[in-house]
Amino acid sequence: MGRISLSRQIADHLRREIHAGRFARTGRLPSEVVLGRDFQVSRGTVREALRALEQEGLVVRRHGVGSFVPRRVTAGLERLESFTETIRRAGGQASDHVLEIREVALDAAAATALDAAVGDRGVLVRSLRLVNGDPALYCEDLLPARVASTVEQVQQRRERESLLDFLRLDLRVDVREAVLALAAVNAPRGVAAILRIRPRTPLLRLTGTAYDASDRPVYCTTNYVRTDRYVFTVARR
Amino acid sequence: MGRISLSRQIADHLRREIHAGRFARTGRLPSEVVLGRDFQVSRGTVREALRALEQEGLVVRRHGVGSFVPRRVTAGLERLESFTETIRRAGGQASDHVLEIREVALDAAAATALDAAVGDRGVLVRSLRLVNGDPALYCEDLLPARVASTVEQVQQRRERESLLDFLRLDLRVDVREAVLALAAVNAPRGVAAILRIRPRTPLLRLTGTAYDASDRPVYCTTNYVRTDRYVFTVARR
DNA sequence: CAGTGGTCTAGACCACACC
DNA sequence: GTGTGGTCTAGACCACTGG
Repeated sequence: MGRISLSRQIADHLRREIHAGRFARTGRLPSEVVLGRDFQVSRGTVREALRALEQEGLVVRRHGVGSFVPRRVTAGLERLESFTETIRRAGGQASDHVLEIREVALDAAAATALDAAVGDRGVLVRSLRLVNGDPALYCEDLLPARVASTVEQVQQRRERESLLDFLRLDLRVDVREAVLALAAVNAPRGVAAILRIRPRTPLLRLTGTAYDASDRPVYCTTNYVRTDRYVFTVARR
Repeated sequence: MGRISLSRQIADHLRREIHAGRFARTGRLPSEVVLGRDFQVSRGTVREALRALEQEGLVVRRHGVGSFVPRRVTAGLERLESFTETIRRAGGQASDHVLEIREVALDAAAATALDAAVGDRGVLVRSLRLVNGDPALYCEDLLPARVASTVEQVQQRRERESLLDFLRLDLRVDVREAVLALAAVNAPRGVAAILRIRPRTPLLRLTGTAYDASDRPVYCTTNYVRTDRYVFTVARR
């Protein structure tokens, strides 16, 4: 089962060292040959590890020069991780609160997004995220019956910091990709109350669907973000 | 100089085939071994090509199963390409119009973003993008003197479809990464007029900076998007 | 079971940046 | 020139999926 590849182990090791500030002074990592010698692996394996770190944005490689820890580590919306994680990575203090879990019937939009039929059952999770103690993001996640058929099954979500954690740890469902659409909207009345703002204040709305390895929809989501409280970024590469 | 690697040639070849619908029926690509035989290269080289395509979101690989063209090809804001390209990729008809090119002095925000001093000279490019014939995005790009010191140098931008094209083709500057911050704002008066909306209509504002391979800022940008006209997406992986 | 992608090796040569 | 990362090879074994 869970054997961890050499390259993964090396990447994990380097990631810890980077976070511990091991290369902070010059930002320079040892050369691939040296790393291979140190870890007693072939150069290809070292390169695989560096590739992973590069993709995370934790390392940049420069041909003929070396591998470096960039001064500015960026990780934003393009990373498939919980908003709580993203916010913390950016240096914010974040917490997650589930407001409600209930069964619903899928409307047309949800049915389309989830590859299901209108009227099919689903479980809705409404949650609120605080950034530095203030309401910053209101979220509605909708799970189709194929993923979770009863409200009881989803109660464990309350113990987790995000739907992604709940899916991975409790339901053993791995999300491979999610696609979000960005819109600027005036705050709907109910959302405004939850986020403690006046109605019609502009909010960033993120709507989308998450998919598993087989490209089946796992959940769809709608998020309203107070961009005066927290600013999401997107790294383009 | 511009030698093209085998893996790159193979990736380009497969990309063309994919776009031509070559694998459309089943979505399945030949196995790595078969591709290696067909192209007369080692399996590692094939894998390098597939890795590139996977990163573009054009191919997904499933352990023990095969490589496939996903039914839903997503490419959004996370891709470093011009908005014109992104919009066209999503099936929209897009065009680009430069409104003005002029010299300016950097204010504090721009100076910080561009790693320059307040009051340093820069060249501002104001442009408008139409989607399906309607104004959808207003953009202000600001180049520091290090990249372009005179307005004349930037005139060629008018002949290109995007600042990114102009930089790459005319100034030979390659952008490696850009980071955008997302905000929902009420349309400022001037922007509202350009985008033909009432002031205080909510707009998506994208602000950020682009960097070259050495992590030097190449330009900073502010964009206002009518999300009723065009909806950007972000793929999270 | 057969076939697929995932990992790993050891070695070679090339392209690039910097001194 | 020296040292770096980039590409490529040929071969091996492992892990996963599906019939």
